[in-house]
Order: sequence, then structure tokens, then C-alpha cells
Amino acid sequence: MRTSKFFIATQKEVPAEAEIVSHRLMLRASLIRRLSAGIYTWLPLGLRVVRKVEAIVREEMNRAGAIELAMPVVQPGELWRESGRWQAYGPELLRFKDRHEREFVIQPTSEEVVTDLARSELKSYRQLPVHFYQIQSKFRDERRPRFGIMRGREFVMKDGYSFHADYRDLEREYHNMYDTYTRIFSRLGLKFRAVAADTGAIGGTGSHEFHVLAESGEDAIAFCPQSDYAANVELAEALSPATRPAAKETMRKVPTPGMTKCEAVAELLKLPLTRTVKAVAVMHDEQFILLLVRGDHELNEIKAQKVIGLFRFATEGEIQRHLHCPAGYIGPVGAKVRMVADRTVAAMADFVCGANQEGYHLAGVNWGRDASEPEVADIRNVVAGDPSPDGKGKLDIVRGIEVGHIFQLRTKYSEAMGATFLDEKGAARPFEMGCYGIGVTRIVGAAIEQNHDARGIIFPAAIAPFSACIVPIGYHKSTAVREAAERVYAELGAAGIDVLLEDREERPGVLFADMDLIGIPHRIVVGERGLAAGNAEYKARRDDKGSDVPLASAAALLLKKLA
RNA sequence: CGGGGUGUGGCGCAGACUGGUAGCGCGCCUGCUUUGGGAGCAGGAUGUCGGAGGUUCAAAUCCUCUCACCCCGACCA
Repeated sequence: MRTSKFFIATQKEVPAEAEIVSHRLMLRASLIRRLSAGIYTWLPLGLRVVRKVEAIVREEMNRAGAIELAMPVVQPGELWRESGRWQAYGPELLRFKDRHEREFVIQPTSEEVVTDLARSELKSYRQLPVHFYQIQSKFRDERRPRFGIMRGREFVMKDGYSFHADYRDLEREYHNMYDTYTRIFSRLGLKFRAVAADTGAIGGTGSHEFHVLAESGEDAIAFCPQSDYAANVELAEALSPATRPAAKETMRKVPTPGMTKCEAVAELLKLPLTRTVKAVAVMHDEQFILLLVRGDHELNEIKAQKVIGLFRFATEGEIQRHLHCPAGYIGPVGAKVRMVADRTVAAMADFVCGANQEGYHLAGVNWGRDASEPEVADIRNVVAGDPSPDGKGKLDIVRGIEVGHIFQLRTKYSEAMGATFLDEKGAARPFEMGCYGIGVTRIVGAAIEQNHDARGIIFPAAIAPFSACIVPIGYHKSTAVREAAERVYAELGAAGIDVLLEDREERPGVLFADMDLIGIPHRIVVGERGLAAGNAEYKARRDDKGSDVPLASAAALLLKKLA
């Protein structure tokens, strides 16, 4: 491809809307343009990257035995009512009516349609297992789209659905997909981590997320450097600490006017935050419950929900009614309500907590003696330094961008929608199902988030819009330069390399800056200076300096680099 | 959905408080010079100031309504 015949619309200045690096660079490098909130046009350069990601995903899915199909973007609301998700999904599901007033949705995912397909096409265990997948546009009406393509409303996803006669076979395919995803993200050239995940609202049992590691990631991942343990922080278990030390202090009341935060109280008493306990008041049905976590810890709502059931935070009025003081001063001492303490809290002695009296806290508090022994459970988020749940070291926490997710759906949809097959004995049984997603367009953003420098994007070779570029200095002035550049260009083209020839009539600085910004991994510069000695210059995008290579072997060198 | 903010040429912004009919940088066009890291000079084009209504002799500027977008939070996977 010649740049003069392609569409490159790079910008020096950054549109004000862009918050994170990848978004800024994608706009500046002319990969995307925003059309509406969370909705983007993929410009030719960006689309090439998307296509390369798709190609790798497709190749590996096919290799793993999955079969590609394409399901409609517009789907009848009826099917969604059948699965129960018409109600369950909420406003993220974009719904509309056609001219006959029939309800439709724009698919955020395709469990309903694929299950409908299975129940009409797959009749016998002899046809199983089957794994269908598609790569196409999805729409989720996010309340707040952000970070450009990373959390857009319209996006491209690879979604696959597998059907099995029994759970064993689903597990087999689940592991097959785990391996396939690992291979896909490795081939994409990304630093990533597979983590155990919560199954969330979609239901089912086993689930893993694949995260591209990046500072700007929206998710926190707990992992153990000493082992292969990794889990979403929402899921990682916080183990019980050693046994509770003996009480040394007597309980005393301290005035803490205006201090409603543990931080303030700890500072006043010159105690570390780890000696304080904070209480969170919640309501489960009409029951008032105190959840207790250490001052420096964070309540994990998902874990707490598993212990006490669905809950909401108590209102100021409810707290007054049950504990007769404002929220900033509540604590376990003398509270005649249900209390659930985090494991860490249960193992504390001589701690500080609210006195259930406005303007006062209690210090030197001990379980059993000053407050009744609480119910104990794991209800907090793990923090860096916590022991790894597998017992093999300490946890570390990194941030990640979720780019893949695999689920064991089991029979949630097949049962809801009556999708059954006949087994060996002629009995009708619901399909065991698995579901596997990869955020194709999000990968583009994640890759840039992980690979860039001050000059722009540094694309991993596997997904660069072009593998290499030739930048002639004086293409329009020097016949020798033009001929040399054209020769290398032809050689690489003949070898099937995606090569870009910079033949725009611009100053060299502009050409260099654009190729760097766009992130082409390899560059050959042909100029009269080097040509005099029969040389061209090779430079990798990541390198600071280039090196001379004989013009005659420039193409061969690139072929070797790209092999 | 709650809170905050912004809409001015293709992009980034100033002008608004104190009303007087719009300006800067980048980009774009023409010419000359320049040509190994986003050139210089000269000339030029481009604005229903998001939209509607109102106040006023006069509105980008003040008022009302409305639309779009951005940020924080909540929500969602």
C-alpha cells in the first residue's frame, strides 16, 4: 500500500474528549473517529488492526474445533422474554419496536438465538458436542460509555456457545477454550493473565476472565507471584489470620467530635489504621445488620451478599432507629442487632470502634468481654500482602483490562427455553452449555494501552495495521531514491508482507512522525545519504537508533524479522 | 439516574462577568524558498457562535426552554 493512495489523517493536537492514552492515540493516529457517545467509525487504519485481531481469533477458534456462523444483530423480544432476560437485563438492553409494533432488541450477546437454533437443529446426542461462534457487532446501552473504544456502546465481539450432552464434556470444552484463549492472547503479543472470576448475573458455575495487564485497567486482579494463583479481587478469598491475641487493655471511651472516619480517629489516638474497625449498616429484607471490616479494608459486597443474602445500605434514619446515633459513630459494642465480622476483625484485640454515641469512639475493645462474639465470615476485598489462598505465598494486586471471559452456563438457558436433545436411552435432556467471549475491538485499545511511548503507538507485530514501512527521503526529487524504494517495496510485496510505502510529498520529519505515531513495527529508510554507500537504514519502532543495512539485503532482513 | 461542566471555522481554544456584530494556534488552499525528525515567508478561504424563543436600538455575551457531548458517582458484565 502507498500512503498517497491510503487514508491517513493523523493529528498533532488531541481532541479534548480523550481521557486515556489509547483513546488519545487512536484518535491522533486516525484509527477511529467518534460519531456519537460510545459509537465510533473505524477508519481504514484502525479497521486493519481489527481485521488482524479477528483473523487470529478466527484461526484459533477454528483450530479448536469451533464452527463459525452469524446470528442476527436484531432479535425478537419474544426470545428474550422466554429466557427471562427481557426483565433481567435492564436498560443496557436496547429495545425497540418495528412498524408492526413488535418488540425487538439489538443483541448485546446471543444466548437466546443460539439456544433457539440448538433446540430446533440439535435433536440427538449423536450431534453433540457442537460449538458455534460468531464475530460481529454488539450493542450495550452503557449508562456511561468511556475510554473510547474500550467501553463503547457498539463494539465487536467474538462470542461462542458450546452444547454438550453432559457436564464432563462441557468441562472438557471449557479447558479447550482456556487453552485456546491463552494461545490467542499469546499470539496477539499481549501481556495477560487468566483469572478466576465471579459468575455475575449471567449465572452458571465455573468462569475465568482474561485480562490484559495495564495500569489504566478498570479491574483489579489478585495474583500470587510464587504460584499460578490469580483471581478477580471480588472473588479472591481473604484467609483467616492467626488466632486472636489476648486482651491487654481495658475499654475506654474517647471523645472524637466530628471524626466519622477511621482515618481521623486513628490519627487522633496515634494508632495505625489496622487497629480500627469500621461498621457498615445494611438492610436485608427488613433486618438491620452490621458488617464489620478493619479500618484499612474494603467491604466486598458480593462476598457479603453470599453470607446474608441480597442487601442494601441502611439509611441514616434506619441507623438512628436501631443504634440511636449517626452513621459515623456506630460499632459492635452494645448493639443488639445481627453482626457479621470479617475474619480479620474477629481476630483483633484491643481495637477501636464507634461507641454508638455521637462524638465518641471506644478504644481497647475486645470480643467476648466488651462485645458479644460476632458471626464470622470473609466479607472483604483482599489487599496486597495477604496470604495467597493456595497457601503458596503472598498476594499482589495489578490492574487489568478484561478482554476475554469464559463461562460454564450449564443448563440455565436450555432449561428456560426448553432446548433438549435425546440421549442414548431416548430421554429428553437439556443441553449443558458453555459460553466464551472475546472483546475484539477492546483488544485494540488494550494493546495500545500496553504498548506505546511518547511518540505514539508501538503495535505488536501480529496486529499492526502494516507490518513494515519504507520511508524514502526525497522520493519525489531523486530518481535513485525512488527506484531503490520501489525495488524494496516490490520485493516485500512479492513476499506477501503488508508493507506501506511512504510516497507522500511531505518533509521527512512529517513522514517519520506519522509512521511512529501509527506504530508500524519495522521501518526501512532509503535516502541519498545511505544510498551512496549502497545502504538503507533499518529501525524497529521500539529501538532508539537505526542501523545501516545493504540495500540489496534490506528486504531479506525484514523477512527474517517478520518470520 | 444524581451532581458538575462544555458547546464559537476541520481540530484545540480565547472572547461572555462589564451587550456594540468574532479572534488566536494548528490544519486547509496558492506562490516562492526549504527538504534525514511534525519547515519559513507572503497571500488566501472557511463561522446560521448547538437549536428555539425572549429582553434590548443592538445578543456569542443577559433570561427561559431544549438538544448534544464530556467528567465524577451510582448502575451493569
